[in-house]
Amino acid sequence: MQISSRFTIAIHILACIDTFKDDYKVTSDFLAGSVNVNPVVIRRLLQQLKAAGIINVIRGSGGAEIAKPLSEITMLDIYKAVDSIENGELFHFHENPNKECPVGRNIHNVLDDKLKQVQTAMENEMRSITIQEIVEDTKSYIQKEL
Amino acid sequence: MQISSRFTIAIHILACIDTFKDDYKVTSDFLAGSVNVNPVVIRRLLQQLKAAGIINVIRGSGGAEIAKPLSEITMLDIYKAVDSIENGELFHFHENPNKECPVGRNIHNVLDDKLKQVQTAMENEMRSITIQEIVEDTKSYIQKEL
DNA sequence: TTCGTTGTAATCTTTATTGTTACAACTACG
DNA sequence: CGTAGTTGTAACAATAAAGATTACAACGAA
Repeated sequence: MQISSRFTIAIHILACIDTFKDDYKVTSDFLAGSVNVNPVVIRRLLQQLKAAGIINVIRGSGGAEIAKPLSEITMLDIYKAVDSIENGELFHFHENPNKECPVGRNIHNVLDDKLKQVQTAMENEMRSITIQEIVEDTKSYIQKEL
Repeated sequence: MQISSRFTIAIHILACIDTFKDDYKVTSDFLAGSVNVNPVVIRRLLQQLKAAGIINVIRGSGGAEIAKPLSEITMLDIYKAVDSIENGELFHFHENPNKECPVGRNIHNVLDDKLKQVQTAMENEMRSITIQEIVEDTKSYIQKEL
């Protein structure tokens, strides 16, 4: 299976918040319009991003804003914030290898480290990409349209 | 979501085939016993591994064998053989960003390369781990038990 | 020709994701 | 005040994917 679209939606949300911060009140409805999903889906994501300290959400009057410098928010932060995979494990290990079989009872010993190594390589790459880059790229693509 | 357990099961299968090749006829039932899943699940995986040229499956009399040197089979080969993710894309991109919105119509331009970059980092790490290592580790863990 | 096996279709169950409705709680503002 | 526009969140429906299971034809060796 693939990594949940919550991840790309969350990035989309942050790009919107920054892009439109001066011209619009960026509400869950506004964001839902750009992403093209139900506003409740957006609100749930906003809560997760807020819990991770990435954004502030203004209750009552509405709107969301980014809570810290864009250069200090990485793809990995977002990935973790929105719980893109189950309990932090990228690979779904088959549940009950047979303990009676020599291979079955050792397969975890053999694989766990190697799977972790792969997952870490992926996470390190995510850590190297910041929202700042993403927002800058977005602005430059929008510029090019004019 | 996580990467399908087909991936870890496929590795488990290969470890079994090699470990038991001299002492047992390694059938789908035998493998199903070690992995602890239905034999049909195993047969489907055997077909995928066969299609990728990784194993041969003996029809009629039964059994499976590895088709090429262990050092030439990487985790990435297995990962791709068993279709661990949908149509080769690790990330599920939200389907219909709004083309009326400047961010919505450019989000793919902005993200596609970066997502690919992360996926490639993961795949490169997988390419560096061979079944030979895995089989050797398995044998050494089994040795240690005695 | 019989036996154990593979190859594969069909179907069911389970689980996760995503979508939707509904409504209480909240804040700013007239 | 109280009203309008929001957020926060529960509850539940819809969809989709994974995995389990049953069934059986095709195959090969003895």
